[in-house]
Amino acid sequence: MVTIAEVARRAGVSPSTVSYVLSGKRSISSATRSRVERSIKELGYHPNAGARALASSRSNVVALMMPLRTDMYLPVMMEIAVAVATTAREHGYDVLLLTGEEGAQAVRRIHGSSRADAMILMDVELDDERLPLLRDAPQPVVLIGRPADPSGLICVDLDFAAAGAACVAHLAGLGHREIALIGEAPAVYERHTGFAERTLAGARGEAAQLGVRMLHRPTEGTYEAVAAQLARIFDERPGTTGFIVQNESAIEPLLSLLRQRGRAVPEDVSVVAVCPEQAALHASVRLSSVALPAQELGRRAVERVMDRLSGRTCEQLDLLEPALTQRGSTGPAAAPGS
Amino acid sequence: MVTIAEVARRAGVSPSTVSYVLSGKRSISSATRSRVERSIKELGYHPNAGARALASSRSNVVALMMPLRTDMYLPVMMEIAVAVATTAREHGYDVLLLTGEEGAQAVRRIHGSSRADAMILMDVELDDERLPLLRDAPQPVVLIGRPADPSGLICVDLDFAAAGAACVAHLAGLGHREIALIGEAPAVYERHTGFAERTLAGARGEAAQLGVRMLHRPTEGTYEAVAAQLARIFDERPGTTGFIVQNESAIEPLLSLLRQRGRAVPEDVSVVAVCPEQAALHASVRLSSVALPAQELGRRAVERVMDRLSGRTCEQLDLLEPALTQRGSTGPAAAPGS
DNA sequence: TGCCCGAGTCGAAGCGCTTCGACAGAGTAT
DNA sequence: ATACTCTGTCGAAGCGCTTCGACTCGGGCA
Repeated sequence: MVTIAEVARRAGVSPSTVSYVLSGKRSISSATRSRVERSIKELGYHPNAGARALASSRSNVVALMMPLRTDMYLPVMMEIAVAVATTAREHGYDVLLLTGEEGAQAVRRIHGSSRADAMILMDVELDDERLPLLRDAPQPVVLIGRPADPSGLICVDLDFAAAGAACVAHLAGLGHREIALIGEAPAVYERHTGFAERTLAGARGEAAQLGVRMLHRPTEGTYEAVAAQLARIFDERPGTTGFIVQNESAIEPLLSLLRQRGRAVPEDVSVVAVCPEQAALHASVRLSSVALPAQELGRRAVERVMDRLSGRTCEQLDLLEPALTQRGSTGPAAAPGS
Repeated sequence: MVTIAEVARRAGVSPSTVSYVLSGKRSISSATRSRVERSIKELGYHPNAGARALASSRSNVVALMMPLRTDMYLPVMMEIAVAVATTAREHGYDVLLLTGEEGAQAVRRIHGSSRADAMILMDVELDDERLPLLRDAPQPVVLIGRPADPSGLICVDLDFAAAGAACVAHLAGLGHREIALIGEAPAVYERHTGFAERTLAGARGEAAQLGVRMLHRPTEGTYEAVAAQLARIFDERPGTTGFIVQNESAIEPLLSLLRQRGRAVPEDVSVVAVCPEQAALHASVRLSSVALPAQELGRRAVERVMDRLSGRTCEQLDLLEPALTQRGSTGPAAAPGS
């Protein structure tokens, strides 16, 4: 492995000068700079990460902690992870991938060993066991998602309440008076995952305000489960004409089942989803949807990290405005009684 | 941050003794060992990763490089990544997540900077630009997937050719004489992704051998694209009764379209997929399928890495036997002429 | 009895880098 | 001309750990 000393020797300068060329922390004459840079290029020099971390006590690594459960939204998680990795690289950082499995232990390990300079956590639960640890962490911590009490933490999230409300408002605006929200699996609500509960709350609030009747049905992502829920919904509320879906794997089953029942989308019933753009575009009907901006979330999380690492302050809570795009799956409610 | 010196002082030993307790590289009396261990626990000591890496020239990190394109199989990639991270942890390693974006540059950077001790690459293309670099890498490299020339590289992969053959054999065994393979998007074949081509080759070979006529149709994962391809297939070969699908997002559209055309699965047509178990179980019909063992691939890749890191030799090519599970989507071909 | 050996421990020398203080020399203000 | 200030560079001191050689102390063997 080529070291800074070799680069220095070849350029006829001292190692510290090479270091200053690399870091830009002291001014260097352009003649020296270019000699050093040539030398670096010619030798194919890359600073040793360990030595650098030891000397500067900064590792240039951001740790990314995956959710404890990976039973949902895998593609979304993946997109976020890739966006985090890409954005981090733009800032000269690498990403350490941690699974939630080790829990709080992993947080301690990373902090204790200075393996990373900061930490991003995805999909933290409303009262996650790691929260106290994160609050007085020695390093910047950014959450993607929002716990019950976000005080002392930096959070980046889609405004799911607004997303839920937007869906209801959209349907209500089209004249739908009875709607159903097909949600994530029951387990997701049971473990108090923030985004699911917030969407529901936002939708309920808007429904109450607009005088729309709304049914909430948590649903597993299997075809059978969706079929069962759909049957129950039409049983209980035969007049249901609007659907909100927040469960990527329920989308296609739902569309398929509606077709089978002879309910045309959007003529007879309207469907609006909260899902990644990609999913909305790939469905058998182009879905009106509120986009789940996975990449944007990942990007912003890294940017908040960089803010903190460079001493800048930033918003505690960075809530993305949801954007509802109307496509082919929503339309005016059939005139009542017709 | 607490250092090894503090641990040593508190335990009344020298730093080197603590180090030996930690590494087990020299024998330590059990009395000393337990004093040191208590001291470690009480102080909450974690060895500084940078210092350790510098002194030992081993970082205890495995780099995981994502595919260049993330236009497909996101959930599979994710599963692999999580399995890699989990398995690596079991061996005391962390995982550095790299995107393919930087290409060969990233490979050089990681090797040059000793940021990782080994590297795992996912979904390498048949003649990937990074291959030469990887061949004479200073560190163990393991590929998940298989390039055209795997010499000098360690590869872990599902035996996709066998998987393709198994699908054909399964359908042929049920009496189907005309089958269609609905494949990944054309772009995937164009960039010569190994698994797609191998599946096709395996299927073709088996079809030829068993005297089955087979059509290959690369297909985008949208509903429209699948609809168009299906129309073409039935146009060209109205007698087609068997389908092999190797494109996760085409599955549900296909099933839905067959339903619309009044072709019952599995009474009229049979469908067998190459996809993750999860996808096969969640589809609207329980799919007969060859499982894509994402977790197993990730786990094995890490194990090959550990083999190499500890000086063991291992198979150059670790091909997983495909397993076809018959579920509700395949059945005997209708008697000809009936 | 003397010698050797292994077990258990310590001290010190780095690993490759950053960074601080020092310093030479050129420019600027007096 | 003097006294500064800046700019550009160097040397040396660590950062916290691992590891090598050396040392001590008992026990076993001749």
